[in-house]
Amino acid sequence: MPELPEVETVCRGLRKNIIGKRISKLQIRISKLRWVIDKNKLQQAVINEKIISVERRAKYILINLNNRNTIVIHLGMTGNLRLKSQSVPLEKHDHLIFSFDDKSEIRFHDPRRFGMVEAVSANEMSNYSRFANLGPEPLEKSTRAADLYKKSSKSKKPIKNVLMDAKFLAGVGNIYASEALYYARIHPEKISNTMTRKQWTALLRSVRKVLKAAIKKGGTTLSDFANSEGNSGYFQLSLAVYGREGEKCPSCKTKIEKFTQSGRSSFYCPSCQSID
DNA sequence: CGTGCTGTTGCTAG
DNA sequence: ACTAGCAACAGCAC
Repeated sequence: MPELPEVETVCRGLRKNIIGKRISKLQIRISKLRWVIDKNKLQQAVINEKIISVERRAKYILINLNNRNTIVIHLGMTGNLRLKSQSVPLEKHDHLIFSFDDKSEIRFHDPRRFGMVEAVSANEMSNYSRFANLGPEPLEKSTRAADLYKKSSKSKKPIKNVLMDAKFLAGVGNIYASEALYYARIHPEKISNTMTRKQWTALLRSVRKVLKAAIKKGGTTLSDFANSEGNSGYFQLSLAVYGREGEKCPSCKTKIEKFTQSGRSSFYCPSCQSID
């Protein structure tokens, strides 16, 4: 269940567990994911290479190798990476297996196959199309509310759509968009050009607050990464409005409402969140 | 048993 | 510039 905090949690787990290891084997059982994997290219890019570092950009995982190639992974809706011993039997939907010298391996597991795995060379990375139009990272200090205010001041789109637009701000998905708007007391359908500077300050602060809180929760399961059974929905307990249609608003006890917005579910408190 | 609906992402067609 | 549709599967209500 990957949104930015889950992806960040996976990255931290990878850093802790696979940096310095050498990829001895790559098994590709299913290559038709979101995009068809170029098997030869991926094999050649990673075999016998050492893992140097792991980074995150938006919801992409970047595994940097000794030969300056990067394995770019996106988990889509249902993807995850599990570190297991080679002796543990494979499961259904384990599509790629990166094996290491020490008999451990990383398994890319993705029932819906909306994820992607791709090898990108250092040269290709300099103008990699998937990153070319990505907006700023919400957790970076250099990302400022004043800039977001300015950038959205002419948009007639609902604020939630803008918040989720990766070329506006990277990595805010459906769940955390609802959550952040709730904490900022802004209605998801509020038209972006009616946002004040002050509201943008509150909104960016809320985005950071919910993302950081979720990452912190992910941190508690980090030690389990090595024998991860997959997702456990650890953050769901802390959600204020998402998935809580009909429940009481934690603040004012009004019933939380759900509606469909651009094909996605939005949850909000009709009393706390203002459209003006 | 089936049938229909929903879902965390992101690209693309229109 | 915007949105509906879609990729492939699991889980759930009925």
